[in-house]
Amino acid sequence: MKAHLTELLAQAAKAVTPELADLSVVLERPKSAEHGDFATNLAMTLARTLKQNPRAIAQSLITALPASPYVARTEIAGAGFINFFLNPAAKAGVVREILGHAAWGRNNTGQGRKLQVEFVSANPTGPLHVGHGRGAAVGDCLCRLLEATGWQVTREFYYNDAGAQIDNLTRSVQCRAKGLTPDDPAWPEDGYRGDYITDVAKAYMAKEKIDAEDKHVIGAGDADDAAAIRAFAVAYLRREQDLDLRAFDVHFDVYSLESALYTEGKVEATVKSLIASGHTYEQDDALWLRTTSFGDDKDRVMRKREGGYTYFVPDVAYHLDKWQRGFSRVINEQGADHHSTITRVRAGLQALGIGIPQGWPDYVLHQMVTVMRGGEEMKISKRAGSYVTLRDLIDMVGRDATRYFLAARRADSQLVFDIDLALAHTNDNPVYYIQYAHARICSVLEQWGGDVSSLAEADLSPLQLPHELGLMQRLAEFPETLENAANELAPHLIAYYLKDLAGDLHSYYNAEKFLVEDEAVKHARLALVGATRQVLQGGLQLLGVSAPNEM
RNA sequence: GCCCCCGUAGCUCAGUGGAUAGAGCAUCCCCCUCCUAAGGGGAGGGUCACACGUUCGAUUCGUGUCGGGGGCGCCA
Repeated sequence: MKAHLTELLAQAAKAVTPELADLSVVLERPKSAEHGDFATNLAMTLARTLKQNPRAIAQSLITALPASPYVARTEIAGAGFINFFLNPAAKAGVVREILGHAAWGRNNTGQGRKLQVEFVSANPTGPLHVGHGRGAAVGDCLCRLLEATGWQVTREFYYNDAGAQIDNLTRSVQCRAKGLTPDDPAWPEDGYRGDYITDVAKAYMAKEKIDAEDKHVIGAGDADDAAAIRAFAVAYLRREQDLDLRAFDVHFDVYSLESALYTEGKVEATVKSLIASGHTYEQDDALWLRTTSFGDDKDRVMRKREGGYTYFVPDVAYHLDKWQRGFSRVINEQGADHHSTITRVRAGLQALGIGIPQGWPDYVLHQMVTVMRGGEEMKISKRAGSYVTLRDLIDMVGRDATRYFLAARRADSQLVFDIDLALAHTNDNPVYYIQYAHARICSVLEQWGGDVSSLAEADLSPLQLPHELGLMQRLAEFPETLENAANELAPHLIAYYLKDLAGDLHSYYNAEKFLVEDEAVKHARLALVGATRQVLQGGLQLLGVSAPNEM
């Protein structure tokens, strides 16, 4: 419909201003229904070049506008807007389209191209915290959005299992295995203090068997064998994280290990390439990368004076590996505290000089999460000690509410997770509000008892009420909302859309009865709410939130 | 000091180069002999932090100031 109107306008514009070869016609959906179904500011944008009153131009455009079977009327409004009012039959077309296509609203922008999304990527040093939860929710929704727009998505998790944090973890578990507590003077200064460290140590000493995603480790039971403790602790915590993610319904296709980049020689190879590129130099017994040549504000150390590489070197090796695996598009979803690494990784990739685009890879950074309960900030959990875990959230408010609240906010603004709100079973709580709309429709269709697929053929002409026209309008907006959310990498747009759609449905439900005597009216209304149910389902699916048939 | 994000109703937050800036909560009023009231209808509530600039038009774009958060390591 939008394309149709755009074409009409383009023709009209050509008639009015033949000298202007290509002008872009922009149609938008007015915020308020009284301004029609579509509107354009074309006359205003032309006012300048034509040196005419916008309203006069608008009148010329309307006069030149070809007739359309879909347009009921047009009007000139405000400073020179042209508003289009569609006839009800044109609006109702969307209902038939929806019911006729299970995948309605999705598109094929990606054309099956490969794309990788890396997210969560927590260190295996403890349970996932709420920040990881936000990353998991946002990252997974991004994947769903990109899949819905035709991309072939690989979900990937990167484990930093090779750095100082792991040494620290090993020491902490070892101390627990030897019976030390964090109060003990011999406890490492920056050791991990959460209860889970005790669990790991106990399991290790009890010679338990750990089945992690791709690894099987048995506790050696020897408190002096640091290497064995290390392998066991990492496997144990990876399994913990896997279980948390599974409970969150987030799954990965590929797990990459930092340690593997070393053992497979990829770090060394990357360093060699960088040296060969001429962008490195030795100074103060360290090896530096001239990242300032690529937009950084100072050069960065690659190899430390004491030997060993700084963290961004394996990061560059890792991203080179992604590139070589054929991902021309990569999106990294991370906490905003990582933002300084972006410049470094991109600089390293540019220094390689192998044709990686400057802005590659893309980043989506999410800001901090604060958890509130009973009006107070929640900062600790018994299990992890100093932070609230993802598991805590799921246990307290359930998976659906956790996913919804963590994804329903713009990633780049800070998020307050209100436990009491997420637990509320009223319309304070958008999750239940949306799910309830879905369940209500299911209930109505259930009571009707007819064949839902037959509704695709229903005569929709009885749909004339403002509630019905408004609901159809909202449904028609779903494809562009989806497209927009995918382009902007902004899953929260889906959450807001669903809330609005659910609101339209609830209003309609309260105003009109669907299962009425008049068969024609009944079928038309059932077709409309059936289409609404389908869009609600599709939208909730994008968020990874369930769509229950009853509540 | 430098870099990134944010500042919109009492609260939590959407939104946008254009038409009267929206939603939910909270406050007040109203609606179940009726398909799930986990719902709906209505009222009040705003200098879109502030200033300047660009523009026919700025809450939106730019610059600066002030607030809040995060990052600035030969840690990851």
